[in-house]
Amino acid sequence: MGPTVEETAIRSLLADSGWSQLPQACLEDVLAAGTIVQLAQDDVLPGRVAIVLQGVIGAFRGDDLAQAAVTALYFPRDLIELDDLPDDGVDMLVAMRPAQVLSLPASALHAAMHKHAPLAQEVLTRVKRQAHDLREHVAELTGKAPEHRLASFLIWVSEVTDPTGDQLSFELPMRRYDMARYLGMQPETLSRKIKALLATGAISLRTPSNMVIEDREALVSLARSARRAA
Amino acid sequence: MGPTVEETAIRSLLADSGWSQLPQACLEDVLAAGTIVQLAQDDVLPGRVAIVLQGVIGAFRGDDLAQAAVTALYFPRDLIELDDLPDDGVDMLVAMRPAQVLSLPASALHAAMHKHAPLAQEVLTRVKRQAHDLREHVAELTGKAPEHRLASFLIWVSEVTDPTGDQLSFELPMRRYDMARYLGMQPETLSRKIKALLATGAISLRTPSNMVIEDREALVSLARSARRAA
DNA sequence: CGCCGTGTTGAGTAGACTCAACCCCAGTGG
DNA sequence: CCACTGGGGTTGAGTCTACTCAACACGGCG
Repeated sequence: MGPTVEETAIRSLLADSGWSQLPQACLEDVLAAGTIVQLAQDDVLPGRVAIVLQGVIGAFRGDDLAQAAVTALYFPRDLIELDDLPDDGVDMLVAMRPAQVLSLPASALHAAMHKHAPLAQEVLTRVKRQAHDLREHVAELTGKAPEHRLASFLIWVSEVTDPTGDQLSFELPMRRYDMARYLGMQPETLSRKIKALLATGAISLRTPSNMVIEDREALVSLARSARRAA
Repeated sequence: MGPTVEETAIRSLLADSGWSQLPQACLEDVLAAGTIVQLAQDDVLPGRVAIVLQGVIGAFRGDDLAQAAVTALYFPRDLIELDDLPDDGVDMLVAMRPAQVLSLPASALHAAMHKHAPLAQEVLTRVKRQAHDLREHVAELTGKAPEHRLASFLIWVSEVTDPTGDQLSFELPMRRYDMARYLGMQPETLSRKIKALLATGAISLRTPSNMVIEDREALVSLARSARRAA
């Protein structure tokens, strides 16, 4: 039984990120242990260990999903590793849009890490990187005004959703409501800030969810400015 | 040459957390590779890998230290592991008060992790735990009002600074200014919120930096309430 | 004693929040 | 074919509160 079409697609997806540095046998073990899960929007991810293949997965925190905080975003190729953590039932992984993930039993990942040292190294590097990104996000939340956070977010999304292209046109991978919660503001405020950005000509919208960056320079300089800077 | 007084102290410090699960030889290797560094307040930690022994280390992010964001706090027994990360020169580790750390060369930690599998496991667990705490902090910043964040912070600090005692009386391990930046508010706002808490009788101050929790229940219920909850 | 770092208080403003109404569009069913 | 419906998004008006800037209080130290 040869590799299925899906497996081939996964291999090519993982080929250009850190995963590709791993020995072939290691990747095979991971693929063999995992199952591909299709998620509709707002579906909760079963399990707490996975690799994102398509779409965006959000880490929600709060009793009620409808008004929970969005604390982190996982894009394709990202590793989700939330086992071994105190689970008081308030953390959930939810698909922001229809998504596809490679779900892994925590035990399978641990076994593979034990067997393949490079995999263990890669996992540690990724988790460290995620912690770093979270610190950066905290810095934005505590030190930047809403419009600056928005500009920063748009640049980030444009880079990760279109890593090969010119990064000027891209799809917003989630609802306004979820964007607003991730950015720590109200949906109405987000809407007004987007409107303001449109007015300056820095961005434009082809459709409500398809954005074009017209003036990356302006956006970057907005993203860089701190709250109390002139 | 037997262990110095300091080394004995370190061993007892690490004895009651996850570190104690490690084999003795592993701890010895780490201790041998590290150097104990004394830091005065506002000193920048040289290197990017360390274990906190005394005091609190803050992760700052921003060009200018004076108005950088405080993104994370490291308490005694915590592992600081910031190597391998994109270092654009805007991340710094600073002592919030006079502190003592066991500074390790990144290469030494890597070597020890390679040699001792349990250490590698422990490091991964700790980094995952830190990422989890950061997500929790993000949730607070995006979803809670300043007074709720303050209540939550005080409970947290009381637990980590006095893990053995009754956790009702403790030292605030940093300046108001740094607390405010960590909590995403202005020093003036923080001052007013503390004043408000004092007025309710939930807390009291023996000295400006020595706090007593008078009514933990009230504080906990404050910390739990979300922004838009009644 | 005066200085400096730190923290608090006061007054005024700007900006995010709240609540409500409205728009737009895709899906649905008569 | 078209009214109906509901989710998602935007707009508007008013309120509230955190921010800003300035002055002041306090304690340690030269």
